[in-house]
Amino acid sequence: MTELDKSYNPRGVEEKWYQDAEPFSIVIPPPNVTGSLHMGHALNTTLQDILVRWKRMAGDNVLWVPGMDHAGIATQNVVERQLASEDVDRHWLGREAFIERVWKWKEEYGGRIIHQLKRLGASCDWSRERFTLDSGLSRAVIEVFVTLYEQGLIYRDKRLINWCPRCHTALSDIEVEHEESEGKLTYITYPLEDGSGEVVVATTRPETMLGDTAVAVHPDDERYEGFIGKKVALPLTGRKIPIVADTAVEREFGTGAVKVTPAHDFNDEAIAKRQEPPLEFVTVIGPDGRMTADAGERYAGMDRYECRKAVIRDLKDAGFLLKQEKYDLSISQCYRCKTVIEPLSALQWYVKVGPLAREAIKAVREGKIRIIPGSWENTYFAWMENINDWCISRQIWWGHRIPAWYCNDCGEVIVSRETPSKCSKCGSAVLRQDEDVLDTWFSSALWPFSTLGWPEVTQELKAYYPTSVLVTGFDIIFFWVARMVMMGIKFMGEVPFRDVYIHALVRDANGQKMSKSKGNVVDPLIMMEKYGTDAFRFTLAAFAAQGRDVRFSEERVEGYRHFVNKLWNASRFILSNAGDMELPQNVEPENLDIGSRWILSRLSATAEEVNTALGDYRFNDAANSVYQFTWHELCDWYIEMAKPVLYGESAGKEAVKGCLLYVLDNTLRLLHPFMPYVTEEIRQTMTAGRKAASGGKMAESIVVADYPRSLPRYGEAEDEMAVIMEAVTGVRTIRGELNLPPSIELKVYIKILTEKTGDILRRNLAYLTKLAKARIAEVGPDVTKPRGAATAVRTFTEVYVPLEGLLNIEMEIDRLKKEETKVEQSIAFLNKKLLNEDFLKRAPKNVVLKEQDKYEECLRRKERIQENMRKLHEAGGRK
RNA sequence: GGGCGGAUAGCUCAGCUGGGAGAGCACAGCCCUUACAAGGCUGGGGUCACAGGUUCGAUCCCUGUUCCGCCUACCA
Repeated sequence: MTELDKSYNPRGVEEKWYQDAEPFSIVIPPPNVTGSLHMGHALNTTLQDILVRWKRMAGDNVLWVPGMDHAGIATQNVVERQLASEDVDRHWLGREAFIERVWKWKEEYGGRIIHQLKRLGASCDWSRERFTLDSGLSRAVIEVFVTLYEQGLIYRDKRLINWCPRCHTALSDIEVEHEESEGKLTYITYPLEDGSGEVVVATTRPETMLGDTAVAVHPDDERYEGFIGKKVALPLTGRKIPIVADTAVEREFGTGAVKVTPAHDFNDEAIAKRQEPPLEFVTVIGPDGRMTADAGERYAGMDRYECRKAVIRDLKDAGFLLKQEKYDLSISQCYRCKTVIEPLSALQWYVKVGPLAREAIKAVREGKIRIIPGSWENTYFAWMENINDWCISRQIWWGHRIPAWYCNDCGEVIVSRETPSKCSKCGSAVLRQDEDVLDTWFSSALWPFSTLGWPEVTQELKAYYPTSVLVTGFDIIFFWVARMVMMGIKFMGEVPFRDVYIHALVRDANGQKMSKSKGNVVDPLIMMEKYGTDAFRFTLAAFAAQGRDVRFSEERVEGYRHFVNKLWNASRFILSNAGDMELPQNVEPENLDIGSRWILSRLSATAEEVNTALGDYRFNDAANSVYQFTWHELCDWYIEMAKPVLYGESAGKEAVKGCLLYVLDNTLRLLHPFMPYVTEEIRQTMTAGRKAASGGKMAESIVVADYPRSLPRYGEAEDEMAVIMEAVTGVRTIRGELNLPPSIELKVYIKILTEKTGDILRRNLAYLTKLAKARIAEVGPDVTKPRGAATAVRTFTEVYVPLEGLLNIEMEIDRLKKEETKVEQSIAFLNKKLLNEDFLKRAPKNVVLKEQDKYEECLRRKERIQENMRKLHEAGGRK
């Protein structure tokens, strides 16, 4: 360790540690405070954590802000259910006591998901945990609301809204889910009041006829010529309502006549407002989903579905029911409780989103935000371009209360950052605050800057805004992503993130969406319990191919648990054989044998692949690449090659030990973002009580160790290894195909095609012997095939294994025949290609050359196979 | 009604800018070789949904068809 300077120089130190580092920041999609970790969270968190750990190790200045969302409706529902079990109603408790109760609930159960995220290994900056109802974030909410109001971008209006009769609140358009369902189309006869005829209307909601205030037909519909302007007598009520014209009516649908219920249908509301004078609104269904007094004495107080039955019965009895037919329709339901939505007319607060959306579209079009995979851009644009104003008021108690007050005396509306003491217009002190709270998503829209301290201009805001990437699922593109973009641009003057990485939805093994009602939910906690967090995380990463949903399969997790175990055992082996040595910070390739140079070269290639893949958000490619390297290169080949060296006393032993340690260390670091626990555990063991060789700085935790970058490649080592591997697999194939147990030591003759090949093999005879479990009797260009020998014809070599008496000549000939057939197929294929003049003329030169080489190689190979078969025949003949 | 995505080995899925298709699991055979049987070695297995088109050449690009899945929409 070098000594400290005589005096502390903050400037130099701070620059070194901070300013040189690129900032890399992520804000977590805040899970609902009511939430419990599900597969979506697990995937989302794992991917973010991989990026964060990777960037941190790469030396960036990393910030990952965690937190939770207060989840207005969802949380209120949970606590109300709890109250219900105690036979208590929130209204009985009162607003203040109820909110207090929710906070208490939050303290008790709200932290659950945070613990679960930690268990998953999420390396957030936990000291910066935020909650959307924190005082700081609440201040941001008020600031935004008031500013938008002052600029005319927030207003209040009475119109039809989506009302959930169970949650008892208005919802925005996107909080309504549409589900296909089988229903009925009911045809009802409306007689003209003068008795001169009748009009038949069709409806899926017969009960709403009680609130009809018109019948609409298309103005050009000949069937209804002369009807427009007349009146019909509304059955069951006797009310007289007009027949009006509106071009929105589809002549082809039903009878071409539509009953109009302005107070309970969005289309009808539009028709009503277009009429001159506008049609009357008769509200027959109340906020509780029950019929109102205006529905008539007979129906008042009935549940809307009960009423539907009653109306149908009554219509039938009175002779107005013409027919009912099956009809598929989509019903709207509340995204929180699945109750069927009731359109109701109410006074609500809205955000005028048009101008904000235009900027948000521009930001993506101009490339200030990248959406990955790019296919989601269309979805984003389509929604933004057709966006309606956002209803932001909710008739619940848990949330940010709307900062608006109403004067009792003059009715003035006061929107203010602070609680006003008197009316700004008439001076009255009798003010009452709006009862409503804001949509939860209003506060989450501010998350990327509210969590960094806005509206204060903090250091964090300056350093980390805009954030680097937002990692999220497509299901909240509209709820969250789009709105963050709008608010970020509006209030920060800058987009909230540079990249948006949209990951897949985790489905069950059959491709079904996981849901409690279907009972197909896989619990991440159980997966972690059964297979370990590392295996689970690795599975998620390996599954995370772009643009595709994940069909989760438990077998895959099991497979990766094996991988973790493999890594563990490989480490155990290396540490038990080389653990007495200090961990090298680098290795000198000059002193190393071919296997070591080869594995270094492969390590380097792998590091490059992993870094590139992660940079492109190709998590699966990164995971597969490091998996392939660890198992099939490090374990299958290098460790096996190292064994004879480790067990012997050759001059190169120390170098190989160093290389093993070095490669293991790098492998652990490569794997760490994917498998934080096992890599940390192993590396702690490696470094415990030891200093790095050469006195370099050694990170105490792998979390802050350097991430491997691409290092030099050794092409010649990779080429030479190819020759060795070819010879080894040649012997193994013979052994395998002839079912010869490893206990039989084989004697092997290798014919080489070039002297260079021979040189490589002769220098590495020890490896061949060990890896092929064979005695290499002879290597040379003129090696003749012993009688009764099995053969493997390879690219650089021919491998002969004499099997006196053991060899079934017929079987061996069959084997070679099979190979010959394969080569012949290749020859035919290549021949056809090379005889094609167009190919020769138009294909790129290098492609043609490559094909020609392949062709010649095949020809040679075929000859060699045939030569070997001839010899076998001779041997067989003599026998 | 619009839009998007998928169809590749028995199963779950890769395959980046077109140059004879890969992995894991499963399957078959031989092995308890002192890191690992949660392992090693070897092997079998695919008209890349179908039909056209572009191209010297198509799993990949274009068009259409079929079958799935999703998003979105105010046809009562």
